[in-house]
Amino acid sequence: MLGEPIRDRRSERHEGTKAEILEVAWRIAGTEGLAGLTLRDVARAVGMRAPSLYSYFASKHAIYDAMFAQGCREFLQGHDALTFTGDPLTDLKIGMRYFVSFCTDNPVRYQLLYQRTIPGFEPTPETFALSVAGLDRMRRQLAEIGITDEGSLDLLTAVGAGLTAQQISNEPGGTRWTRLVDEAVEMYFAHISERRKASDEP
Amino acid sequence: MLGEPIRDRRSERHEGTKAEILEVAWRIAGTEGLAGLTLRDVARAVGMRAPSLYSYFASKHAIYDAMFAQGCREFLQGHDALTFTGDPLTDLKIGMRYFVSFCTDNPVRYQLLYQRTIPGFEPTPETFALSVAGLDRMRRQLAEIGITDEGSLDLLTAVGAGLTAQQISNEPGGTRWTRLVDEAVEMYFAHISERRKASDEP
DNA sequence: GTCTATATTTGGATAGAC
DNA sequence: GTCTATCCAAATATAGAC
Repeated sequence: MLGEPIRDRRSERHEGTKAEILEVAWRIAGTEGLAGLTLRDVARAVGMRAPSLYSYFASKHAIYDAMFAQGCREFLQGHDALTFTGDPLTDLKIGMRYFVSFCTDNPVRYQLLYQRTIPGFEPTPETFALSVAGLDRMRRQLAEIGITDEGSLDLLTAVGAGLTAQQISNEPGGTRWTRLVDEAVEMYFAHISERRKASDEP
Repeated sequence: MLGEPIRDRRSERHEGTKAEILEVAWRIAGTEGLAGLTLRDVARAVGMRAPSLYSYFASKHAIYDAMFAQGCREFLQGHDALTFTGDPLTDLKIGMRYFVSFCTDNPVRYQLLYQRTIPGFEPTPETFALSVAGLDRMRRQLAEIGITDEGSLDLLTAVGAGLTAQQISNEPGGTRWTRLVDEAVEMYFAHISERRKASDEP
């Protein structure tokens, strides 16, 4: 029956070109800004004219969507690669370091995934599901540590978002805020530990 | 000598129209987004055609610049109106509540002043000086409380920025994060107090 | 000061030849 | 699949009449 799926060289090359287009799109968005991305620029950088891109993506938004999905997958893969210790404080640091690094390593990706700043762009439902999966992963990990109430989760995400936002907007590429991650997590951990003790005792 | 400066009705009306244009610009930016502001829309809303705006502002960037300056002045005026108590923790809460409210009350103003998101827009030097004055005001107030080292300042601004960013991007108009301000300040205050004690004792 | 008319640029998208 | 040619729309800005 020759069950081996026969490699389709044509569609393989097609996928390769799509990947190349996305690569270029990331690079241009990094220099010109996410909103400054134009099909002309992308096409020129891959050695095409703008209309040819439509053989690979149905629209400019489709390119944004593919970038969004790629960013989500990168987050999930990186998170899978983490190894946790079982110690709550340590694991909290590991998780927070990962999130802040993930964001500051690629500000454009951060902007695309976590700020909704492209006018008129909404990820497709399938892509959005990937995004939800990422948030869910984080939430589940925090639940293992014992953080489940909304207020505590929100305070933690605020701390992470704040370090990230300050680093990106005030000193992109630097470490002035990222180096505070461990200290910030200790501060947070002491706070919720204290609160638990207080509500247990009386 | 008739030293009284004679009122110039013409330039008074001119200033009035400029103010009206700015008012409309804020409103449109609020609905269409800061980058979605167009001269056509602004002109129509004040009952003019687009070219007529050039009698009041030299360019679109000049309008952004005037909005930026106005936002800075609002921050300074609001800060002047605060009354502090002399108690460090209380005053820290007052300052933080003010900053977070100032930002979340008007997300567009926040975006214009604290995120650099308009492609190609830079405030003029005079306007930028107003912005620096605002940051300086905050820094001086924190110095009175005894917070002067860079790391502590940065951690505090990260907490404020994080609560603000989360509130604006995840629940604009709500209070899910702003209501955590006092708790966050307590957490921060306990942290730096603890650290001071630790570095004093040994 | 305000208008109409227009220049200019830019960028997404489509038609149709090859 | 890629190209040229073109369309269409939006938006800033200027010229010059009134």
